[in-house]
Amino acid sequence: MAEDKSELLKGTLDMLILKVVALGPIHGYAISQRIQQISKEFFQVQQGSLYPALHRLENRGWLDAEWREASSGREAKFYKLTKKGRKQLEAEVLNWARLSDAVALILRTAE
Amino acid sequence: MAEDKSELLKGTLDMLILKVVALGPIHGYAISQRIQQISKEFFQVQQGSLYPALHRLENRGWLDAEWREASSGREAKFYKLTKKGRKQLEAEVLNWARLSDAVALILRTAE
DNA sequence: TCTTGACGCCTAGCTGTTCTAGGCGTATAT
DNA sequence: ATATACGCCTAGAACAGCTAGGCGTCAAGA
Repeated sequence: MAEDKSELLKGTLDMLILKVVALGPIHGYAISQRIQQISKEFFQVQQGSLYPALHRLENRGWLDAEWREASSGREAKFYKLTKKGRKQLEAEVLNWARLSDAVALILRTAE
Repeated sequence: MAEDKSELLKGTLDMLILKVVALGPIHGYAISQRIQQISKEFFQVQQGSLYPALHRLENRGWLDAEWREASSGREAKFYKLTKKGRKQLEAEVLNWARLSDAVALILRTAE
């Protein structure tokens, strides 16, 4: 009743997408699979989260998109990181490190 | 221009509050100071985030509130963890561990 | 004296992210 | 024939966090 499987992503989605795209051009559907697979099924990126996020990142100039043929033989929209995207990824990774350090500080606080 | 200092908390606020309250009864204003201090100024909990969160946690039965006199001599609303709150804190800490592990897996992925 | 700032509580309303729940079209397998 | 995987998309709801205000008290300094 309060055991949300919701809000798993907690604002990390952009960073995760940028990271996966940084590994090499990849299309949307595959991005969500890859995130799920690498995270050992912890993250399950819903399509209703994925596609708006991709459009967001593209609009901000962090991703470039191009229609190409996927390995399946079908057309798919491949994304790759822009220079700005690479910088953004670095910034987000740094910020994540600081955030999780700060959280750890608080969680470690014994009375 | 995109260097948000916003959204620092990324859904961790509830957990941080529960943790700080778990250290002992404490009033709202002091909670935000304590979080800021322990996190070495990383987290700055705005009052517009803090108080709604406290009411949320109280409504969910995770916190109990009581007006008492603060060390300053003024009346303040002191919060303490309920049993449910303690369970919730445990669950959130566990989930945070899983989440940050999953993020780490993805960030560590070299090509 | 007056004003500023810290203390301590609160809310309304905006924005942004994520989810649910739907839609579309193609191909393959049952 | 039908389901399932692939692959894209959106609208709308829910919710968290922020900005920007408000209220009242008290101490310190101009």
